[in-house]
Amino acid sequence: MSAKVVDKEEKKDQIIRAAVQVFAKKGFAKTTIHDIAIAAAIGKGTVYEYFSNKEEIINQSFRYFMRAMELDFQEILIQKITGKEKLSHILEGFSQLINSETMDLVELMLEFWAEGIKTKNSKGILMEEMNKFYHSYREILADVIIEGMGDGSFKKNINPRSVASMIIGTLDGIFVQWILDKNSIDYQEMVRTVTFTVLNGIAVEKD
Amino acid sequence: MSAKVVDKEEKKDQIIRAAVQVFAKKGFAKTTIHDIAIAAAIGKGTVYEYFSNKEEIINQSFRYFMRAMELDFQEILIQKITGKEKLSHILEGFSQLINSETMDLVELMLEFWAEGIKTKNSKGILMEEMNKFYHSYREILADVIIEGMGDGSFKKNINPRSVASMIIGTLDGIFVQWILDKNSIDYQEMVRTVTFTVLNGIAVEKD
Amino acid sequence: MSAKVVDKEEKKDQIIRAAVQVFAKKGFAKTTIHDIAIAAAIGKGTVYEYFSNKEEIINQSFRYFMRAMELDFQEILIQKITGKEKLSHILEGFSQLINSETMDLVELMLEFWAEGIKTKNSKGILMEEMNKFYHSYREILADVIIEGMGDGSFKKNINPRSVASMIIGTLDGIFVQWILDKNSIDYQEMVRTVTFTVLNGIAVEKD
Amino acid sequence: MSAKVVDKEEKKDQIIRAAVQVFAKKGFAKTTIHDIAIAAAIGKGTVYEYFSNKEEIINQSFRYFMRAMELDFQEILIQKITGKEKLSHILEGFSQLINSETMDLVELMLEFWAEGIKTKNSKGILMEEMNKFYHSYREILADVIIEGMGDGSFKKNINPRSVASMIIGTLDGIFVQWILDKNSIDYQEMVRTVTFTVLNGIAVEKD
DNA sequence: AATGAATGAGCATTCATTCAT
DNA sequence: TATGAATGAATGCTCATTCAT
Repeated sequence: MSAKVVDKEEKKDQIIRAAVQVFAKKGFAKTTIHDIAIAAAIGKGTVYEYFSNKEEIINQSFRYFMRAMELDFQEILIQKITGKEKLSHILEGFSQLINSETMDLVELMLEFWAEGIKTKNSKGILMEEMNKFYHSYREILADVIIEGMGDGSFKKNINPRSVASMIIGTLDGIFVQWILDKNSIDYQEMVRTVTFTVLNGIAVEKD
Repeated sequence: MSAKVVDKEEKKDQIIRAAVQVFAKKGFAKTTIHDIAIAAAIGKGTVYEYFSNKEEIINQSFRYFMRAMELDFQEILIQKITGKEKLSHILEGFSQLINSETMDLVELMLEFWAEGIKTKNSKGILMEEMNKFYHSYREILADVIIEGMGDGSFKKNINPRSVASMIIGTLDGIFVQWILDKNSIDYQEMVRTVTFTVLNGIAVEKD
Repeated sequence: MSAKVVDKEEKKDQIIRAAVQVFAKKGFAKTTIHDIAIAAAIGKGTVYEYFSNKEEIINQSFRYFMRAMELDFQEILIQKITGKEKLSHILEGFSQLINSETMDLVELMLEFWAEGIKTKNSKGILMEEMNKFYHSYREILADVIIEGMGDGSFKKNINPRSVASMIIGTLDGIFVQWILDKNSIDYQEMVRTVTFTVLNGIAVEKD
Repeated sequence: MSAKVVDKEEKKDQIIRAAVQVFAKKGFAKTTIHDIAIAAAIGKGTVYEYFSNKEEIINQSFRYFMRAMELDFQEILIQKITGKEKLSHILEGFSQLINSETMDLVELMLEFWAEGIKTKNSKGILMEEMNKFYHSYREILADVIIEGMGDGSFKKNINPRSVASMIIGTLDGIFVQWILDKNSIDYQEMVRTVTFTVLNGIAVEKD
């Protein structure tokens, strides 16, 4: 019996993975259940054995997206280095998002944003999840910044939460610009600029 | 000899304004021509007297959006102040976007992004327009930064284009966060943080 | 006042001429009132000043078509030659339909046929007109055949009406084949074959 | 494991049969998919499970039409009789088209003609099919005529292809006249007249 | 459990017709 | 009288969802 449960979960995942691929390429609105079924190599009707409707697939896709996007900073966080160095390492981590096999996934982000906004007035499970996602990143960054403020590597007169938000926003923003116009934007160079500017901007001037 | 006289351009604008409202609320995909017609208080068929299809409405909406978003920095740019001060003033300008009557419009931005990305491989008039839009902002900011580098207010070892891109990305990014979660984000405070951090980040350290 | 009436008629004709051109090219169903208005170089609304609806334009177009198609056999008919010779001359006349400026018009014929059939169960003004048209040709041909039977050039054991019908049908039929596949069919050669065969078929064998 | 089982081909045929009925009554342009669905006693969407669009239904209808119209002359062709007798038998065969249950179908012919003409400049699968259809009949008749020329029953100075075309055109033409005005035209009598005239027209005069 | 055939609500778009100017 | 702006009914087509097998 429990074996069956595992099967079900595994198959759900399989469908989600397929869905995510299609969503990334065509967007939510233009993705049909049929597309997903094809991608998952199952029957159209079978999709409905695992998800009650399209919206649920979208919602669950975000969970999957989150898991895949989840950068593991644990290693960095536990190191015995200054907050500034930690932040620097974390930012470097982001620059790797682009070339990984998650490339498809990241194009989904905008979809989630747009979808999230449009459903923000409804029950909005999606919104809640998204906010949780951003929130956790903000917290990690804020903690690192606070740590840096504590160890003297960052200015004391900054609001760590705001700076954390800013950093995340910046990364999102340049990411979008890069997607929109890959020719004009060199993502790696941009991340470097961000790292340089932000660290400089909040670091205590060493003289 | 002549039929009903209307200011075609004015009416087009009226429809666009209506469309923009609906697009902002429901997204492109879920907005029907009927919705737009209702919002514009005209018949469904009338919409097609002014636009040949939905896509054209979307494209023209972006033009409208651009015009509305177009911040007039002329005044700032011609002032006899340092590049750093100019940049500071420009950033302040952005913080006003939120409270204006263009509020609806800005929620459109994500839609444009998402739409732009999905059509990025086609001929995509929209993409072209969007890139033009971003490009012009980047240029303005880059010029100001170059000016600042010249007048000694900014570091010499920065890439003005990259910094300009970063600033725009940052503003976009925090804007999205704010839209997604107005409770957690204080936009004005965020802009202040950005201004502070970025200016500090690229400014020559005064001692 | 009567001048005005003439004007009205003239303008009606102008519209019909325009309509006929468009009908020939696009068929009734795919021709819009707008098309006709453009072709007639007038406003769309103006069309309705002269015709109460599209159907009426179609009906009146047939009248125009008839007039244009009306081959004047008077000259042939009054000649002092045998019925066989008359029929021969008449058939020659048909072979000229193709190269004349009425070419456009003849492509209309099928449209009228199809339209006639579809409306044959309704009041069908069109059908009535079409039958009148065919009837008159049949009568002319039948008269000539009867004349030929009288003057000894045609067999006595033929039904002149049936032969007349057959001739008209034959000309229609090869005409359609020619339109459908101009490469495979040589219209002039076909008319010659028809003339040869039919005349031979009903002529008294001279030995 | 498997879903509802249907004979896709059979159902396609069922839809085509329904479509043909409606097309015959209303013409292509005025027939809606809804009409066809009703006639086939299925849902509108189901039609699209079997045909990708209206045009395809029209095209496939022609195939169906052809199959139904296909007169089997094999039996006649292999008989050991003169070409003249064969041709005579073939022509008799045509006179039976009218009273069969294919009556509906034949009213379609004009539709196909008109449609074929209007699409004659496009790639037009329909045109191709139609030409193939006519071509095959022309070939059969031409062969019989050639045979007749060989066995001395037909004149040597005729062009068998032209005569074949003429015969087909004649049958088509009288057929249209009959459809247009069933009261004035006696189809059987017409076919008899055609048979008589044509055979006489091309036969070697026996003395 | 898995499937895909069936379905109709829904949408973009067209166009004949009306009517204010 | 002439016009074309306005309109909504009508239509081809899509697709999420249901359900018989």
